[in-house]
Amino acid sequence: MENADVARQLGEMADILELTGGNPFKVRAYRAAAQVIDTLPEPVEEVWRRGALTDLPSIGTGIAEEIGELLATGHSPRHDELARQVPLGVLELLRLEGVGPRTVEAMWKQLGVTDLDSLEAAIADGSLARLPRMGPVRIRSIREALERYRGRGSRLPIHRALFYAEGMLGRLRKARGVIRAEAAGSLRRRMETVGDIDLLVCSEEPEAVRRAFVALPGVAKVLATGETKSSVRLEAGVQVDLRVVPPESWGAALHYFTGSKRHNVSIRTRAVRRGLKINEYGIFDRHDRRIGGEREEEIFEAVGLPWIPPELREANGEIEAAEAGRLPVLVEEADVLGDLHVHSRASTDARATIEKLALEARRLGRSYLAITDHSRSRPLGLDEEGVLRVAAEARRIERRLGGSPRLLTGVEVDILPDGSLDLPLELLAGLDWVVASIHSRFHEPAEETTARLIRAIRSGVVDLIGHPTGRQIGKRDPYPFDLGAVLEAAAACGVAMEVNAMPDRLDLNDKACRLAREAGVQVVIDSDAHNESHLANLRYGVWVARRGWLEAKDVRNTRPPGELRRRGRRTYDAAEAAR
DNA sequence: GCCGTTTTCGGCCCGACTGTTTTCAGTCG
Repeated sequence: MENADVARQLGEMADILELTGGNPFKVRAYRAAAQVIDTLPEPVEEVWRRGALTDLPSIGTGIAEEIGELLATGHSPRHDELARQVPLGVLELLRLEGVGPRTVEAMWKQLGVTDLDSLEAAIADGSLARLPRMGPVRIRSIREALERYRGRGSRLPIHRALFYAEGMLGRLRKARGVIRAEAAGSLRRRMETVGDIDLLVCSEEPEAVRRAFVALPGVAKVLATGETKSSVRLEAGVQVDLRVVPPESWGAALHYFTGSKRHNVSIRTRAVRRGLKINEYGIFDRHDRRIGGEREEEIFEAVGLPWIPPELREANGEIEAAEAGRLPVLVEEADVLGDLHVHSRASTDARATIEKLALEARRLGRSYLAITDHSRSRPLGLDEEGVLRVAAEARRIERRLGGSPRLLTGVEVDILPDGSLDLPLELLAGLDWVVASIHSRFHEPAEETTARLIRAIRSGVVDLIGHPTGRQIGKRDPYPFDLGAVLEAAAACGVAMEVNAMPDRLDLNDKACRLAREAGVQVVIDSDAHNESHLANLRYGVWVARRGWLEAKDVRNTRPPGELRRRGRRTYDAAEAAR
């Protein structure tokens, strides 16, 4: 049972308790536990095996027992008992925007609405209007929420969210009365996908800002608009929330709206213990006198902590690390010197010439580039001769450009189903840089894929495992395999793991980065560029690495070209070569 | 149900906005 399954069951228990009028603090406890499990950077099963569940925040003896039952037997009696009290479809009604537990409870108990279909019927036949406080505006908004839910796409990938956010911020910064404007929320924490976009504006003229905001191009509908808070939906379907605060509250508001919720609760609880109150308007002493809040740093200072980078604010140990003076110095884009996974038009799915790629890399300030086209098992991929031809061309272009950037010869070689590589080891051993990736047979049993990856790692000619989990966000789940075992092999062989910065891959993800670091495995943040514009995507990979607590020393391509290789220099397993 | 430098009981973050009300419940973040 995966972390996500355990988290979902705990979340369902919270929903059911809430619908049946359970203790609201108990509801919150289950919800907090679900969140902890969902964002846990290792399999919950491992924590359970070593008997450490109650060491996790928000997991006490009761919920630890639930989780134990779930992992041991696949279901928990407590969950099943709760589930009998509420029809399954009722829980789904809670997913509708603007529909909460009290509304669902009333629809269910008073009207017999048990799922999306019967809600639709209750709207159509007018019976929904019989509920208290249910006027025509609410009914319309519920109907629209229902339609959106049915036709909804997944969460917005970060690069698209950023595109909208930067466009709006650019205009807001020029609007009357705007002193500062920044993105907050999950976007500022650089999550891989965001549910909505949170913008924060500093101004003494909230009314002018509000008017500018709702008039921004692309706004399809104004959902709410008040003195300090407004929400709109863009034509693209994404919701954007705006908060306007005065300068003296800027730092407090930026912290508050950056979240995460659990991080904020921890900070506030620390503040309460010190006799302080922290809200989005500032820091207040026990006489309600403002003692700070203009700068975000003051929030942390008030609770005795150094400033914590937004990417770490997930209540996953950052507060404890800050307290102990052990916050990581997170890797930055400027630390990354080169890109080690790039395709030229020698790959059938890529377009750019090596020269174009090199010039763009130089413009972006990269000092080296590995040309790693696909090998022969991909359609029209390179055979031995092709690899050598591309390598020779790379050397020629490097000379023509005066050695800036350095061009490393390489290949992205396929890991075949049995774990062997689809080019001769002698050839691979002679290249500057070898990426090995799985591009086929994603549905093998976990043991086989694990063995497949480990055999490639042990080949002695591989520098980097490309997109190690194979997932594509919103499209393809990771193939099943034992990441821990693969990391262990990679650590032993000095092979790096990729953080593929393609925004639909981001593979490894943040949690896996943290595991890699703990396993002593370096990552390489690279673009997997298929045209020159992709080279700029590196920043998305850097954000993933930062969310995974990685420092520059954990990222191999923060090193100059001469220090990239860790595998035995030009050595490889002779037995493998003979196969 | 969780948690603890006000601890094993008694708290648990809290303010903004909307729609439906004529004072506020519900939802959201």
